[in-house]
Parts: sequence; structure tokens; C-alpha cells
Amino acid sequence: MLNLFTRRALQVIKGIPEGKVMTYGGVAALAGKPGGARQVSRLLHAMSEKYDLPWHRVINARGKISLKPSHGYELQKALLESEGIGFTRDDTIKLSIYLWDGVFREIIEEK
DNA sequence: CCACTGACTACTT
DNA sequence: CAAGTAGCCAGTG
Repeated sequence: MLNLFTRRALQVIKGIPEGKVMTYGGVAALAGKPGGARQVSRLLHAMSEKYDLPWHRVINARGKISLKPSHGYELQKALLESEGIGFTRDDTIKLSIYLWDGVFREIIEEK
């Protein structure tokens, strides 16, 4: 059985809507373990297929794709663009626009 | 059970 | 800006 943090992290990842992204650290924080970014990366690496995760919606804290070219980078970028996410000139995603902060952000912006 | 690994991050040189 | 480093810690074999 998976431990609590892992299960919550998987939930968080599955909860990222189309057209939005989250950082590894962000997912870890929402799952209850700030600083657990590395575990999140590990989860995606090892379990994205088995648990059918929208793995492409998780990027690093600088707004860039962490995968290396020819090792998923292009695929991830294509998937994100197909959801309407835009990249800047140097392949950076503007977190101020696309970052999914969960329901809290939704509520704040609805006002 | 133990060691290894990892798509991270913030901070310091 | 680039490079190094110390935390991070659970799935996997």
C-alpha cells in the first residue's frame, strides 16, 4: 500500500485541470509535505503510467520542463501546447498565468 | 531489509 | 549567470 503523502500527491496531480500546471514543490506542499518535491518527481517517473496521471502538467519551479530533449521534453511541450498553454521565447511557461493553485486561487479570482 | 534513485529546490559560491 | 550543495524520502528491486 502506498503511504499517505503519496496517495495525496497522486490526487493532487489528477486534480490539475487542463490548461493548468503545477510545480513539483507545489504538489508536494498540497499533499502535506513542503520540500518533498523530489518525491513527486520520483512518483511521476515511476508511477505515471500505472496510475494514469496527467504527468505533463507538472513542471519545475522556474516554469520550465524538466525532462531532457529526446527524453520526453518535446512530447511534454506538445501536450501542454495542445491544452492551450503558451511558452515564452525561451520555452518557459508563465506561472503567473497557468499555475494551478487549487480551489483557493479559483475562489480568489472569481471575486 | 537495504541501497539506490530521482522529471526538485533554495541557497551559496 | 553557472556550478555546487545540502535537504528531501518513499517506491522499487
